[in-house]
Amino acid sequence: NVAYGSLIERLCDKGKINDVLDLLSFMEGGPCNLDTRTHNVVLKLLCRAGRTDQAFKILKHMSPKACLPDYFSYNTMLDGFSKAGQFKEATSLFREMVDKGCVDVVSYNTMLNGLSKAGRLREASYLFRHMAEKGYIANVWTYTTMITLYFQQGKMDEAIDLFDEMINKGCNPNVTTYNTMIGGFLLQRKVDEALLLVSAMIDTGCSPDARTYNIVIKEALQEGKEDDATALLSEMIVNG
RNA sequence: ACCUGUUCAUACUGGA
Repeated sequence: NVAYGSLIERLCDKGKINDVLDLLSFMEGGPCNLDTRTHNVVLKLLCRAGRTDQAFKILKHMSPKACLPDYFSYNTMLDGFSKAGQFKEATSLFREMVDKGCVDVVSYNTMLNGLSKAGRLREASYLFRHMAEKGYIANVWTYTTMITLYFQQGKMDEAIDLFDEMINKGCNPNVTTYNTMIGGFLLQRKVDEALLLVSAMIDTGCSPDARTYNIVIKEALQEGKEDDATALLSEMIVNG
């Protein structure tokens, strides 16, 4: 079983969908059952390839067997639907997950991300409030997703409020959060605020990554500040 | 015992 599992995971890594499906149907009803984790990897592979219908069949097929779907399975499927723009399917799956008590903060994050990518601001903020009422604690992914949404909608003040809120609640921003904020500020031409955040992140022990530098350097070049850009570049090299 | 391992976030950059 383990051997089949790792074989399938390897095939998934290489994107060999047809080989994976062949192997799955070959094993169907056989003595060796694949575990939940292996199924989850297959679900993600199919979703990434846009074959959400096929993934969903597998998910439903997992239900009765010893290999029960877990949070990963449902969340993977949920993300597949929402990234494919299949909101009806995503919503009904989400409801099913609620009924089964199989919803966690990742499920909410996934829904929020899907809604925000579709520009559905109102529904996303509703869900964001709703999850708090249900006792699900927003984490750094949740906040970063919402901050991205607000910047996308040009609502910088709301983004800043959320950023402050997460800190007040003891949810520390990570490098992705900072990159989102910095990119958002620069988009709104708030260069000073952006640079302040770069210092702030360093002060709090959050190291900028390559992406941070790329965002800032690109902006410096656009502003015609080549000197600043080169300075940043060498700083980046020094810091690895 | 501990760590890692399958799910969600960044309008950066690159590859075919």
